[in-house]
Amino acid sequence: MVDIFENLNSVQREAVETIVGPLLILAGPGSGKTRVIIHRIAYLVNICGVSPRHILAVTFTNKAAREMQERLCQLSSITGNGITMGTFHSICAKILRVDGGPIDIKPGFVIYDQSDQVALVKRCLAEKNLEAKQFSPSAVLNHISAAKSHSLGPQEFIRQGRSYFEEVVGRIYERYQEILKASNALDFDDLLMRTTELFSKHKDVLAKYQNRYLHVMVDEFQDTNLVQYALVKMLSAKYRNLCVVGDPDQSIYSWRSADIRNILNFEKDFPDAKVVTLAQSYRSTKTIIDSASAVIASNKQRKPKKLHTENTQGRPITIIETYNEQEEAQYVVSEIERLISQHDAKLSDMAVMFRTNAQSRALEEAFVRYGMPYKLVAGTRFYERREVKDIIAYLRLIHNTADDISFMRVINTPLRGIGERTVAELSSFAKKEELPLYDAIERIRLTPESELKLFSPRTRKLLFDFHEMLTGLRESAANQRLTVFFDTLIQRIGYKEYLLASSNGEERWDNIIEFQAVVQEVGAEFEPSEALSTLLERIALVSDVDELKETSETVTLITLHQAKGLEFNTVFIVGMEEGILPHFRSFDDPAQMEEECRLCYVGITRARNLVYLVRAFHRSMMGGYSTNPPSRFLKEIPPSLTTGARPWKTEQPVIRRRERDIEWEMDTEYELEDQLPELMAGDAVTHHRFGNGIVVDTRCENGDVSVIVNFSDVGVKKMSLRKARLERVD
DNA sequence: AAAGCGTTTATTTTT
DNA sequence: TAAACGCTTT
Repeated sequence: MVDIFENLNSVQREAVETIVGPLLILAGPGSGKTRVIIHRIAYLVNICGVSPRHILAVTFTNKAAREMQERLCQLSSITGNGITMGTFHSICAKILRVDGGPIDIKPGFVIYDQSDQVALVKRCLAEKNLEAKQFSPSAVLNHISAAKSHSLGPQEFIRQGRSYFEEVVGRIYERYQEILKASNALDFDDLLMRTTELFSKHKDVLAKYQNRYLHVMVDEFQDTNLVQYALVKMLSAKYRNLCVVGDPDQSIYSWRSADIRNILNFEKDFPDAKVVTLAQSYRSTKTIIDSASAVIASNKQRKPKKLHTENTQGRPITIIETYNEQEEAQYVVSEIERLISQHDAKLSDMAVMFRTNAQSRALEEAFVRYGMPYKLVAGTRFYERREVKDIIAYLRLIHNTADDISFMRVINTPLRGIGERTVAELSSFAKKEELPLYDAIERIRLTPESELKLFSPRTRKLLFDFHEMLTGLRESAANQRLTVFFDTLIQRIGYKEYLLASSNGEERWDNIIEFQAVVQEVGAEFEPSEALSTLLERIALVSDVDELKETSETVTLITLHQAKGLEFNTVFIVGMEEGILPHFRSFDDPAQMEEECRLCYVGITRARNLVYLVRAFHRSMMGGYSTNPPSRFLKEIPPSLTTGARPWKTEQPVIRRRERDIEWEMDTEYELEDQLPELMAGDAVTHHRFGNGIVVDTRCENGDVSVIVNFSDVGVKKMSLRKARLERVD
C-alpha cells in the first residue's frame, strides 16, 4: 500500500491525523488542501478501519467531488467506493427523495433552477397585479433566496419584515411556495432549507443520518451559508467528528448569502476545535505569493495570515496599460503567442480572467482574429440556453405533469396558436379549481360545454390536442428507451423545423444535438422507468465549470468567480481598473469592496509562475465609454515585484477621471456651469428623492450629460445632470 | 395571436 | 452597444 504520509509536511500530517472531534483547517491557496482531505479520508479508511459508508464529504462543485473520487481511487480502490460525496444540493436532493415524505415532499419532485425561479416570481407578481417595474422579479427573488438561506419560511419572513418592500416580498414568497408545492417542485434553496426542516421536525430521520455519518468533512467552508452550516452541525452533532476546510481570504460568494462568519464562528460553536493552518504554498512563486499577500493585506476585516513558500522567486508580475479593450485583448493574445514560440508554453496552461462576462467579448474577437484556440467558460450556461431549456421543460412536464412552470414554457413553444389570453384564462380556471394546468385541460374536456362557457371551439381543440400529445408522450416515455423517446419527442413537437426556421437556427439545433449526447449516456445506462428521472436529476445540478475538460489544447477564458479552485501556469487578469475590479457596484459598501479585493487575490493565486495584470485606459461600457483609473489593487503590489507600465507612483492617490469633461464643456450650456456641481466618479452626492449615493460615471450623450449614481437606498440610477438636482456632499 | 417597434437597462452566479 | 422587455400595430 502507498504510504499515506509520504509527501506530507508536518502541519498537513497533523491535519490528516486529527480524526476525533471538531477540526478547522485554514488553508491558503496552493497549500495542498485537497491533498490533505484525500489523505485524511484514506487515513480514516485504510489505517483506522472506518467503513467508507460512514464518511460524508461535501464539496462545492460536482467537479470537485468527481476529482476527489478519482484521486481516492488512485490512492486505493477500496477507499474510493461507498463514500457519500457531493455538493450540499445533491446530497440534500438524495435525502429528500428518500425521506422527504414526512414533510410532504413526493419523491418525484423536480428541481427549479434560476430561470424557473424567475418565471415563478413573475407569475406570482402577475397574479397579484404587481408592477414588475416596482418589484423587479430578480430583486424579489434575491430576497426570497436570502430568506431561505437563513431558514426563514414565508411566515417568519413576514413577521420580521421591516419595510413595505419586504412586506410585499413576504406575500409573494408565500404564494411562491404554494405554487412550488402544487407543482411538486423544489428550488435550489429549498433543497437545503427543507432538509433542515426535515431534520428538525423528525428526529428519527436525523438520527438515521447522524448514526451513519461518523465523519463529516466540508470543503470551501468559507462559502457556505447559514442553512448549510446548520445542516452540517445537525449531521455531525452525535459524533462531533466534523472537519471543515476553508480560507476566509477566498470567500467570494457573499452575494449568494455565503457567510464568512461561519468560519469565524466555528471556534465559538466548537470551543474544543483544533485549528490547523496550512500556510505554505506549493503552487506559486515567491513573487506571486508576496504580491497576492500584499493585495489581501489591505483588507481590514481579516485575521492576518502569513502565506509563505519555498518556491523560487520567479518572474516579476507584469503590469500593462493598453489604450482600450481591443488593444488589451490583442496584447493578451500576442503575449500568449510569444510565450508559446519563445518559451514553449502550452495553451492549456494559460487562463485569461475577468470580472464581468461582458469583458469576454473583446477577448473572443481577438482570439478568433488570431486563430488562437480558446474555450470560454460560458456566460450563459449550456442548460440555460433557450432551446435546451425548452426541451428540458417538456421532459420535466412529461415526468411530472404538475410542473406548471414547465407547462407555461412549452404550451406555445413551438407556436401552436395558444396565446396569452388563452393561457391567462386557463390558469385562472386552474387556480379556482386548485388543479395543475395539465389536469385543468382534462377537467375542461370532461365538463359538459353547457356548464362551462370557456374558450371558443377552436381554442378548445388546440388545448385538447396539446393535452393529448402530452399524454401520448408520457406513454412513450414509459415504454421506449430514453434515446428513442427523445427522438419521438423532438419529432412530435416538430422542434427541429421550429429551430431551423428561427435565427441562429443551425447553431441552436447543434445545441440540441449536444444535449442528445447526454441523453444517450443516461439512456444507455438506465431502463425507461428510471432513465427520465435520472436525466433530470443529472442536469439540474451541474454547472459549466463541471464540464470543463482540461484535455484540449486551448486557452481558458473565465470569470474570476469561476476560477476559484483552479490553477494555471500563467494567468492574465484583464480590466484591472477602478469600476471593473473593484466593480463600481461595490463602491459604496466597504464589505463588498473587501470581497472585490479577495476576488483579485483569488485570481492572482491561481497562477503557478506568471501573472499579467492588464488594464485599458479607455473602455466601452454600456453603450458609452469610460476612462477608468488603474485599480487600487495594483497600488498594493510592491514595485520591486513588478515590471512593465507603472506610470503612476505608489504614493500618488488614485487618479480620478475627468477626461471626458472636455467634450462635456463644449456641449453644455455655459450658464449651467455655476449651478451644477462638477461631478466625477467617486464623488458623494445627495438627491432630494433618492437620498445619498456615489457617482459612478459621467458621460456625454446627445449633447446632454448623464450621471450614473449608485444610491445606497435605491441602487444605481442614471440621470440627466441638467434635470436631476444633485448636490455634492463633502 | 404574432410580428414589429420603441424603450429600458445593463456584476459576480458553486447549485 | 445589444439584448431583453413591453406596448402597439398588423
